[in-house]
Amino acid sequence: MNPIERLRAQLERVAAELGAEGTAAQLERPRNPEHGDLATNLAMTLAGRLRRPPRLIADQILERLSLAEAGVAAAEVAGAGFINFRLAGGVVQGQLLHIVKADRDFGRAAAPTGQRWQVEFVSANPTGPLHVAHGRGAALGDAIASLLQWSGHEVEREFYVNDAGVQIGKLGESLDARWRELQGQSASIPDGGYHGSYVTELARQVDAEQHERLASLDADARVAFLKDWGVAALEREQDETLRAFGVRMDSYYPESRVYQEKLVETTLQELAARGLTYEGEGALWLRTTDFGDDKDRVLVKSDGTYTYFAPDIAYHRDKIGRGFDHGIDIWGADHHGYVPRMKAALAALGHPEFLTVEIVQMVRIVRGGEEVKMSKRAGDFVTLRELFEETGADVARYFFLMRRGDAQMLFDLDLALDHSEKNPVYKVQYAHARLASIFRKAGLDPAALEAQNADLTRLTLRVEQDLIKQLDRFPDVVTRAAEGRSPHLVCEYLEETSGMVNSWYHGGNPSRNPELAVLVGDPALRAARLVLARGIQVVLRNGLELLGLTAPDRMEREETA
RNA sequence: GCGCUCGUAGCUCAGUUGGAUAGAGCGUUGGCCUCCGGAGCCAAAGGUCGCGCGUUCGAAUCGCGCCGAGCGCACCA
Repeated sequence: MNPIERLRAQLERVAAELGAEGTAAQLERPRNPEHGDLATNLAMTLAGRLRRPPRLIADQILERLSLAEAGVAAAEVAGAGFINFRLAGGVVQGQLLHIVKADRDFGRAAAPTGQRWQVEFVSANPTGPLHVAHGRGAALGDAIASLLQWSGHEVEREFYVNDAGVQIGKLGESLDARWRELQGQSASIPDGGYHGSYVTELARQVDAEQHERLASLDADARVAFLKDWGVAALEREQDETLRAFGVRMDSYYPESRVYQEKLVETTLQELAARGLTYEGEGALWLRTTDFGDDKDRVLVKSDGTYTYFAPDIAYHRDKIGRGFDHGIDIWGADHHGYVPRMKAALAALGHPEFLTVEIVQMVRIVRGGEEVKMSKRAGDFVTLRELFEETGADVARYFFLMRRGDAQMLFDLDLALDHSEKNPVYKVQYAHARLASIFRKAGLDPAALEAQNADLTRLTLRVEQDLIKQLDRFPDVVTRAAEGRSPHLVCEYLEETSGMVNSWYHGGNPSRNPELAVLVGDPALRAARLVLARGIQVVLRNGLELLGLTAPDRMEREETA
């Protein structure tokens, strides 16, 4: 049990003694250091219930606390009724030992929750390469999945492949048109078809590999063949892009499976059995308005075919059937209007709480103050791959993650390509690499450090203690980020921590302040500071890896002219 | 017209679920430094939290109404 938990337990006991049973005491780390290490607003929240002024209640709470037992050196009532606590010497340093020993588990939930979660993301149609917005969804979905794992849930990452339906047909026809052009015939891309240059490129490839076969097929068979070939090629391309981007899916679920396994039929039967569908104007409707939607939605069109909605419900129903307790979908902003009906459909099936949809907003890329358009002009980015091949996967991922997903973002390409510490990614990675460099200089393996032999009470400097307190916040940040599906909180934390680390590090510049360097002459102090260096490394590495980035031991030096 | 998201420093954005004097990075200005690893360090200036009303001990945060930006409102996918 850490100091926070001990103190919280005491506060809740005292609240009960004062007549407010079942109160959850909030303990926070004040931004302002003058407010101590920990603070609670308990007295203010009890004021209404106990019908006494907050400051009086605060005094009464203080009288009943066993401060020494909780590792608190001093406490005082402040402001409108806050109680501020200052931790005893040695308590803070003790947390450092815990961090180093926990190592890769520091920040991770102590025990599994037993819950199975599924995160569905990217889910691009196999009709073209992944573009930049998919990248943001990929980075976000992957990081959210990791956060849930760190919170103790069992998590599966899934990509839903729309390999059936109209779009795919258009791909086949577009590919066929380009292929015929290659044969010297006149042909044109159909309405709603794909005009991208990648289609021409694919036509060239398939012609090189399968020319005779294509020439021998009649028109319908050829389009069908090109469709299958094109889908397979684009799926492979998307998969390779994601891998290069550092995203590994656990499962690819093809829409065609929904049809093969007759899932739409069984889903419609269940909805009908629940009395939630009706016929009207020649179509079959679902009463989504019973579950909060604006209007009822069509499941089967008057021409007898399914809307997109029907197989999508069937797919989500299947997720529940596969035993997941909770599903998170990462959708692009252009689909946000679709959320109420999907939730309504699942509510109609008896699972109103299953689905959470996270909306990923648009990304605009800016270079030299000018927006880079998503057109095919020279030098502009069209695909995700082009973007991260220029910036590096770590940088692109971090940039996508450092802003809230549900707000539009500007991707500053100049900043992304900057290799100094102005670039937040390098700021964090440099901090990690510097510490590795210290261990190299000392000739030590940081992972083999015997932290328990060091006298950590030697870490008496303000910066050192502030750093330890900062490191100790990490698990809290992870929990908060997981609850809010907000990886950007981890980014902010890492940048803030790295700022402190870099400042601490530079403060110990041997040419100026050798007594502040990690590798000082005093062996005991040196040993203690090495433990701190190790603790920092553990936290930065855990944070970076949680976000899907690497934690390098050395940065590549750029050969600049 | 209706719905969703958003509006915070010159710019890009946070804001611990309603807490104390609203923060960070970049940019700007001033001063150091050339290193246990860099274009680094320290400091300063910079705010009507879009506007108004309300809720309460307390509002950037919650509610209502305006103003503005983006997206969405199919028997398309």
